[in-house]
Amino acid sequence: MPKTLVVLTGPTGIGKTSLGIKIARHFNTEIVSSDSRQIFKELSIGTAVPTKEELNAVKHHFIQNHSITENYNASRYETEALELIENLFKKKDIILMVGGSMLYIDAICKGIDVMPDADHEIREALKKQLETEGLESLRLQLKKIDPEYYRTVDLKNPNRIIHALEISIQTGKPYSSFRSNKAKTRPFSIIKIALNCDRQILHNRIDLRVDMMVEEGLEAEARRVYPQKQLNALNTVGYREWFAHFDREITREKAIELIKRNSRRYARKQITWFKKDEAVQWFAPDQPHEIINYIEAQIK
RNA sequence: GGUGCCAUAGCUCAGUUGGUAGAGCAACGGACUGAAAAUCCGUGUGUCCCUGGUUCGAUUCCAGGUGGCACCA
Repeated sequence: MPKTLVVLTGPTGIGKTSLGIKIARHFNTEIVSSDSRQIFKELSIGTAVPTKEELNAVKHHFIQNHSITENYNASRYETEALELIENLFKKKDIILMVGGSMLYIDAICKGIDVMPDADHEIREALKKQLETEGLESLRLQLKKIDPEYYRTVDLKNPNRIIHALEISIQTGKPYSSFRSNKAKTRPFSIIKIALNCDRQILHNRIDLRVDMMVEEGLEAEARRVYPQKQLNALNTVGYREWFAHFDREITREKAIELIKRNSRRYARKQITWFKKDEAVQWFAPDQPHEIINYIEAQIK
């Protein structure tokens, strides 16, 4: 029997979690989360981790199994999730991946080029350089060290330039030499399914969900991690807005409004990303039977 | 019922001494290989309330209507 990874994705708030459970139960399998924020054990309300009931209904992996203090990234996810998936395939023919983190999904489906983790000190030094000397100085440095990448990189995006520089400086080899531009092949086949619905309905769902999170105590959850607000894991919709409120930059009402707006924008960004992927088959969130039929037809 | 003010983008509003319009916010489109819920780029989306009148030309001026607000009854 061929092994198949079914990827269920879509914008935030569309209903991936509950639909994923239906599908996983139908195929009597387990769920591997591909959500870059639900992996953190310190976060639960703001990341909308599955409820206890949902976790009991189907075995989930990669839910709250890391700490915000780790420097987690897509490459580590590739390594860890892939190993897990290989193991699960020993007892299952179908595995369901559920989540909306675009790059994490790509890391599993296509892979990320092998290169070292960024050195913390080098990154901090480059950040400081950006602050004091400006983006132009980083650009010039990149132009010298890695003219090839300089030609293709978004020269207005500091994160991209810093990353290329930190890898180049650290390894002594240009960043572009690590970029193969080739997708890795996987020893299993992949079916990609994405959910979407009318934009207005999605926005309403997002607004409603944010209100529910606030009712469930999102502010207190954010307060608990506030002392660690500089961590990358907390540069996240649903938390950064509270930090701004705690710092007296915005009102509580404004924070809630911004969480809604930023969630909407995140959803749009996700849709843009998945639209580009021709392997993705789109469904509405109320089509579990159609989705199951589609998966079964694909497997045959 | 009377008088006055207002009516322009999804919202709040600016503006055109008459040549079909622009800000903020919201929204929308896009990029993406180790920070990705990150980071970055781009885009006004409009029966200027309706109907007549004046005019070469009206969103702008005039009249009436409709709706909203305020005050007086």
